Amino acid sequence: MSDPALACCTPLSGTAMSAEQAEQVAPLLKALADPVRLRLMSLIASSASGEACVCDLNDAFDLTQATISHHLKVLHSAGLLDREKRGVWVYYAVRPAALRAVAGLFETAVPA
Amino acid sequence: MSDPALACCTPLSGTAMSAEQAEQVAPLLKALADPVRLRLMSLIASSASGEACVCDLNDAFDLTQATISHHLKVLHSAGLLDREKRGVWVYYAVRPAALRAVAGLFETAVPA
DNA sequence: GGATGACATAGACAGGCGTCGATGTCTGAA
DNA sequence: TTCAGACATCGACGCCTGTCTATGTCATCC
Repeated sequence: MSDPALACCTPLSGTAMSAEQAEQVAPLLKALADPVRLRLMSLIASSASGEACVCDLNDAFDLTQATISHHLKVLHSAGLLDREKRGVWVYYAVRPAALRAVAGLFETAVPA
Repeated sequence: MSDPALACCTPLSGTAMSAEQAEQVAPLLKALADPVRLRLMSLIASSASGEACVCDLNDAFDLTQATISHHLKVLHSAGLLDREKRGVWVYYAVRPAALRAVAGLFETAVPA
């Protein structure tokens, strides 16, 4: 798979989604469907600079550094996070396109 | 838990979500994070009457009736589907409030 | 009452997932 | 060169999940 985050924008309502579309979007939801990963995404997305250092993320949880690293890898592999190494530190940033793909599932399904 | 679908509306960006909020929303995403369940939701949401009979849903998949029943139970337990028995048939309908809770995660995160 | 059909439940199996401790890799400083 | 720190990877463990077959429950029709 090249870029999972390219799955896009077939809302739940309207016309039924195809099996292929479901197979594309499900991994994104699966990556988000964990409390720790949700908080990781939230922490990164809500940081002032739009990115966060792994060292800071580790401190926010009562989990091993290996576990946090694993969750970040899952989010990165799903295409939800960008990874950039700067010196000794590694910074993760959310990929808006990926979030938009997931949001597309619900937008017309839930008219305000 | 009484009603999982009551978890609501803390977007990913903005301020970081609490551990409790993450624990509330994650089960909703986990219920949706499966290709079969995504298609089930889509089929039900996109049907003209807003609901669907299990007999029709079974035909849309190459899976056992027991497996479809299992997936419907997962979605129902998560609060994403309403269940109503009418005579011999059982109809499922999407709960807009539950979908709205999930959509709230992404709305401000993705300004149009 | 008995048969049939729609749906749920139970039990079993393989595979995936979250977590950990231990170890590896790379960078910057002494 | 050596050391220390930041992060990733490995291997292992228990648990959860998706699927199946078999069986149960309930409503309808004869």
